[in-house]
Amino acid sequence: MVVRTRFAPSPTGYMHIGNLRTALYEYLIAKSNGGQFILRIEDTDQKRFVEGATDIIYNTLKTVGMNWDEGPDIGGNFGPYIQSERLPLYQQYAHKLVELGGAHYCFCSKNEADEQKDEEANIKFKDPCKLIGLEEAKKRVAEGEPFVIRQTINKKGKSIFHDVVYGDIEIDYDELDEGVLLKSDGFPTYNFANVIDDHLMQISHVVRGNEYISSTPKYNLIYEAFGWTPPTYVHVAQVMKDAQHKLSKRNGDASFQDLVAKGFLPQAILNYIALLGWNPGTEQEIFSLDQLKQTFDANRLNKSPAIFDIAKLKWMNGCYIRALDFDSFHKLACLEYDSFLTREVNRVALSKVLQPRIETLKDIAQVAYFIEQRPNFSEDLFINKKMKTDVTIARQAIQLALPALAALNDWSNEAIFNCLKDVAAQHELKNGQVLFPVRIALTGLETTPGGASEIAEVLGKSETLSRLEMC
RNA sequence: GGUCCCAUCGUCUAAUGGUUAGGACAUCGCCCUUUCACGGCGGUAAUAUGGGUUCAAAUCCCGUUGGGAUCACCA
Repeated sequence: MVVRTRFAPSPTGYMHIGNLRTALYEYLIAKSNGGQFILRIEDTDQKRFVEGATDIIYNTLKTVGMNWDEGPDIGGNFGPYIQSERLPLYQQYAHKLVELGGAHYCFCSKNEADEQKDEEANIKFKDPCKLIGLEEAKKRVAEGEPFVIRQTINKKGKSIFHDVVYGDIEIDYDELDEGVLLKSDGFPTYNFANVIDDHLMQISHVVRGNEYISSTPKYNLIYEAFGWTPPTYVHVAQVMKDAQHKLSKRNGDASFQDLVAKGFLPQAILNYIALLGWNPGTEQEIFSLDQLKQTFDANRLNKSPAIFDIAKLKWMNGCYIRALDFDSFHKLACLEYDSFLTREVNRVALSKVLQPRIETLKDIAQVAYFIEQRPNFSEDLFINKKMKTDVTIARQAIQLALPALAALNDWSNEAIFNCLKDVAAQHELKNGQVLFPVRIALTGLETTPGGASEIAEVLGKSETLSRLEMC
């Protein structure tokens, strides 16, 4: 059997981390089995449609390398891949389902239905329209009376279905709602469009959040009425912000785009979310998308929700930054430099110093801003017990270093370092008694990326000398 | 409230009846070192709870507690 999975987001404006993870699992299930990954846009709710949202979906999948085999932009044998372009199909199947006894016409207003319901008291809407004969109902429809098509649930007893991650799940048919399948505006609801499309597009594995577990029996009833075989279900646990709340944009939690804007690398984000609720069974944690394809096994998906831990993402992002070849890192770093550096500095030397020290790209401006402008600092900074320096020694060391550096022609880290060491040796000072004060004088900071000689190399000779003179 | 689901260090997780309950992040300490970081070494830290079943339970069963989901003409 060919494995076919689909990512079916609704275009509401951003790429939620949980959705991206679902897409990843769908992609991996397909690709680890030599199958196809399909992109379908679920835009049956016109009220929620956001302009440009589909581009965000396309761009996100592309930047992380999850290429789809069929989709709105590239077509395929099962199109169209945008639900709003499939309306006649849903209508046709909805009416057919009525004929098959799996649904019925309903002429009640939404208010009438709402009034009957009471969640607390567990009272469900009992649709009076079920009692209308099919011929009469069809006549009213033909006469132009507004209607919806509701699912008909007459079965008693328990529905049982199997889920790859949760195992067998039993739900009583009495718990099921006779929900609207086709709205009065002629659009299908998710509950209906999903089933029709998954069947028509020959989706073999349906991966979705576990909030759909309780409505899965309803979908199976539709498959059953049509005589279709339901797909393999893979319900995945939620991605949480903390123990109580799930991660959501509405709570101000980061979307994929937000994380990228915060300086995280797309591949690191993908790697991190792959591990939120799944593990390979080995101790490997760093995975490229290709490696995930090799390793992924849906049976190792976790049942319990996972809290999104930005601290671990940061660590992983640091790993990815350090693993970048230097040129790639330098290119990314230069984009950051442009945002705050007007001064001409040795950017290559700066990138060398920064690459092993930062966790996100946005750390760069934070940690290197002193290059643009040295902060005002107290001379107490010169006092350091371990380095055996105080203000007097520091000033003396700087005065000694100044002419030596001024005479230096080779402005490389190594040459500067040796020069300063020589200064120390010649005046019977410890290395730290020269290097430490020079670093402070150059940066005005207690901690810096790199030591005195590295920073001097970055700043360049004239700026180095002028910062030392100002002390 | 009905129903369904979940429960191992602070966090992500491993251990599918027999382990000194393992790893990673975070945290703490040490080493390396021109500060910081990287790297290396080590420490603290978990089976929610009560009953069973079994020679043996994190693991199987039941209860309790805690949490989540669902009960839309949203997906």
